[in-house]
Amino acid sequence: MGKQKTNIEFIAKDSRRRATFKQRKENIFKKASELSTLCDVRTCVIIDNPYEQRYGYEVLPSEQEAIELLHGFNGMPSKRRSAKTTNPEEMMQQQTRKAQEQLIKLELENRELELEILMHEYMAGARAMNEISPEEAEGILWVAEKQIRVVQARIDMLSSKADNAENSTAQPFVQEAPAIAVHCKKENVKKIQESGGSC
Amino acid sequence: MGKQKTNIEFIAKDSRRRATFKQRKENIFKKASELSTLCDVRTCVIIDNPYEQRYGYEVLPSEQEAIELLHGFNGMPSKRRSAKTTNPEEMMQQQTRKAQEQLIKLELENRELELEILMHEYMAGARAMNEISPEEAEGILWVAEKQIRVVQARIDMLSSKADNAENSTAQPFVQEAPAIAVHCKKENVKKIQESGGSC
DNA sequence: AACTATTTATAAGA
DNA sequence: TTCTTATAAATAGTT
Repeated sequence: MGKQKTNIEFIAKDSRRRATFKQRKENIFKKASELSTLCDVRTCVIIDNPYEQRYGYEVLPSEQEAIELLHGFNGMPSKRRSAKTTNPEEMMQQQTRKAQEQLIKLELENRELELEILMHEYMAGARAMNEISPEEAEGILWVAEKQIRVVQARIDMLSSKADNAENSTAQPFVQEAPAIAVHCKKENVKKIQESGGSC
Repeated sequence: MGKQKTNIEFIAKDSRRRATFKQRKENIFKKASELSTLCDVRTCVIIDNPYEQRYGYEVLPSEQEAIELLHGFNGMPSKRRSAKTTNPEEMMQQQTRKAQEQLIKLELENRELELEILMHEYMAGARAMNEISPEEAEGILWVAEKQIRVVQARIDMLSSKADNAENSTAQPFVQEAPAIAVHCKKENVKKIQESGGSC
């Protein structure tokens, strides 16, 4: 796109690479925002910025939804577990009431989600060490401990399963997943995507 | 862009919304991939797909780098902590040796990172319950316990800090952070970004 | 899903 | 670096 067609390969010249980076990064965020609005879907774009050491933190109105997306990506399956296995009929009912339940869950989990996000932000170094209060840290610990209990329960489940033969007919409840694409270096790409998808 | 300029607002007609979604999603992934190649930066795009229940899992060559980006976003700061605080001179040296160190760290942390990613995938419901082996689960638990110790250390650090007055001159080491944009619903946008940035 | 008329994005250049 | 402009790409409406 531009005065000349260019191959997609590393831009050697620094000034031009910076210019391209800034412009394209901007546009990718814009496109993601547009898609979110046009189709009412949640989107998340993460782009490394090798040209900035420090960064700011901006939250536009209503971060609740943003937290929910991060939760879907990072979080623990506390409510998912409560669904457990069901017969096909119950499965359908669940499907039907899914939207309603989602709303209620969101309100109930509000506090928990906030702490979870905080924990992940902390772990990602997104907050300077001195920006977390002792109170927040305790909340983080609480969530982390909860995560361990979930994993421990998983191990117990697997252990007992090893003893019994496969006699389960109902399928475990698996939450619908977003498409994820991670791009690293020139040729290295990892994708987690819809089954038949081409992206 | 097209035969007629359109406002960025929810597309009511289902068939048209689906078509737009598919096309734009595709292009956002493409753009992110291009940016990654052009500027050698890591990018990650997550887009909810309300039109698919199931999803596949595709890994293109060399997922090590992909794991690293997910680690930077989700993971715990084990190596970051070891850097601790330094004087300005050491800071510069660190900066210079950063790339080298990064390589070594990647190899050493390989196993740990894989387990971490597995844990997050599990928590996100990205794997069916029966796809995790007891061995994997134990590895997950090991990582989770490690996370707790990190957080506990943080709490201890904050507690002792509360006793002593502010007498720290060296700044804590903060890893350079990627720009993150999360878009939800029509008007709701959350952004975590570089300080002076406009995106 | 494939086809255009247009709008956007953007590669060079100033 | 930021602004401008010629051109490549994306895409809205259509088939």
